[in-house]
Amino acid sequence: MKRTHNATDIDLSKMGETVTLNGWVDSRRDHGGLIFIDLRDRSGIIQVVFNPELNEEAFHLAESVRGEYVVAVNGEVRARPADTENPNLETGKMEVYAQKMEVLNSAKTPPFYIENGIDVDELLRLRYRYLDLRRPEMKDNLLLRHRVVKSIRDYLDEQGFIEIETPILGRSTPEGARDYLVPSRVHPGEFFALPQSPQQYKQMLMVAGMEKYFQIARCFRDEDLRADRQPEFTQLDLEMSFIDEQDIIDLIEGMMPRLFKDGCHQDISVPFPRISYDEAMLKYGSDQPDLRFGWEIVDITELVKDVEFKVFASAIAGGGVVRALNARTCGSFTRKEIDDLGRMAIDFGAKGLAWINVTATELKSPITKFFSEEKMQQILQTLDAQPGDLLLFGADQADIVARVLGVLRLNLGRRLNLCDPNQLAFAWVMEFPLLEYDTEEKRYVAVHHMFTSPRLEDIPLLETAPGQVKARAYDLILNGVEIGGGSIRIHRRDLQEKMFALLGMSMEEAMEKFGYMLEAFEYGAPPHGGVAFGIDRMIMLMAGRDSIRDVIAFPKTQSAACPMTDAPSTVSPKQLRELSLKLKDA
RNA sequence: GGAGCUGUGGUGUAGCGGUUAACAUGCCGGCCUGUCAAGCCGGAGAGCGUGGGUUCAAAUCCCAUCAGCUUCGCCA
Repeated sequence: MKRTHNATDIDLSKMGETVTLNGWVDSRRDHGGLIFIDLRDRSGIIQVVFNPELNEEAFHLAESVRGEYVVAVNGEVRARPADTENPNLETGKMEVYAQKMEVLNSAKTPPFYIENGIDVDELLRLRYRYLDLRRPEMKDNLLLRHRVVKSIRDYLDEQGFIEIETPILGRSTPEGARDYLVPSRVHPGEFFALPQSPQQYKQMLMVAGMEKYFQIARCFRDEDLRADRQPEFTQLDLEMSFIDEQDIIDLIEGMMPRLFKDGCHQDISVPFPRISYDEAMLKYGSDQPDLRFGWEIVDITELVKDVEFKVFASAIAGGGVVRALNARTCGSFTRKEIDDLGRMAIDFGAKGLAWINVTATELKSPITKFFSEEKMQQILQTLDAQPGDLLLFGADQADIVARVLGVLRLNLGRRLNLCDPNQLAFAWVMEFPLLEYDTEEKRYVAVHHMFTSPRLEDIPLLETAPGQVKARAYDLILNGVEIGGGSIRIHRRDLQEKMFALLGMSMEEAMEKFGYMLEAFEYGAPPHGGVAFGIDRMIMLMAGRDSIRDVIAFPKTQSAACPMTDAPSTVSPKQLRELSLKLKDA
């Protein structure tokens, strides 16, 4: 029996019609003389009633089916009798009175419940992912994802972008993440690398005159996994010619409201606030701050530069800073809780954590004795300390203090539920440094990537003070998560060469790895720039999930394996021979 | 590479030196014509991730190992 309707097509307008439904038995309630089956298909659930007085054969068949049996049901759409409506069901006012049923396939009892909100070992869910995805919340995540991706394509098409596929088999490049490698059969000893991003290809497309390109691109990085990191993930990758930062920002601020409308029916307002990298690091201790709550970190280096407290004094003498975070209402913390914060600070690189507990009558703290009454008052005033607040101090090199207080701010903010899960706090982070000095490698490395253009007025600084050069880069953050980032690129050979040199690359190496790009820049490369968004993370936030695994159909476990297919796997000796590969202990 | 948490019937948990290894749910059978987490009655189903060790005695303690998750490093 072929389907005529989906489950949720059944509404008052279909009253009296005879319909045929195909789907799965979601649940069966056998009352002896009357059987109810909740029939589930992709659209949702509808109740089917089996009454022996209507059709005995169908009734007896209904006695034999079990959960997840695949069935076809034919019957009449009726309104449910008074007082038997189910307000929890979209189709709860209606039911189908079965005249015929066919079992299309039987099913074993599933290893876990096919329903929302289950608390089952994720390994089991991944092993039986095809069952996990039957659960409405997981199915809805994939539908949400589909709507968003379609929305992206529609919007960018309207804006004159063309979607172009770039190779999955590319070449390995230095810097950045570890590559996934694919051995070449016809070039023994040589390997392709799966792309970490289509960066170089899309720049070549700009040289090729495509002007506006985008791609829903699969990217690969062979690094350790996290809740928001998979070895393969999807980016919206786009690039435009003849543009500057503002054009990219306008484009994205035009797109995001549509995506969130189509994806999760939420309205967001644009333009998004902008914050400089320096300000973000100072006030929030992070370049991707969660802006759903205030709690700004305050620099008090000047204020305390001549106090006798050794910890502060030596930090300042060593070129460091002293900063403070007013953890509002945390004055109620026990000594143990404060000690735990101290441990966390040490985990993130601090030497310790100074604190002052502000009560209505006194200041409880191991450090107040080092401050004069007057100085203490100035500090309290600067931090707007109120009774019940807990003041946390970091004294060290600026990057360490920022990181430590940033981690404490975020941890306490989340713990105190200051982050409204329904709020969407977007912001652009701008004016990133172009380079940072890597003390281990003893050289500068690109903060964004090596194709990012320096700010034009900073180009002279490349020779004298590379660390001070700002990049024409921008990140879009949402609730403390970086969801996208991009830059205006270098499009001139001389500047790109200078960049390679600054990164410690010899001319020979640059030519070997990026010669084609330098050459391309000599054939009329237009000024260009672009941006890339982590689709998985964005969908995760829209779906209100904590892990991107919940918005990816077939994700990998933390050890980068697939429990369903059992990939990766060994291969036959013949395959290895063809690839000229030999295993270490084979 | 490091740290932490978890691993007990199909599933979720309890038990934390001596128990016939408990409970819920699911499953199987019976009864039941308006349920929707249906109800009532009955039944089957695990030797406690794996391997060592301590002990008269180990699911319980110790060591190792594997797996999952979280996280630091790492992820331009």
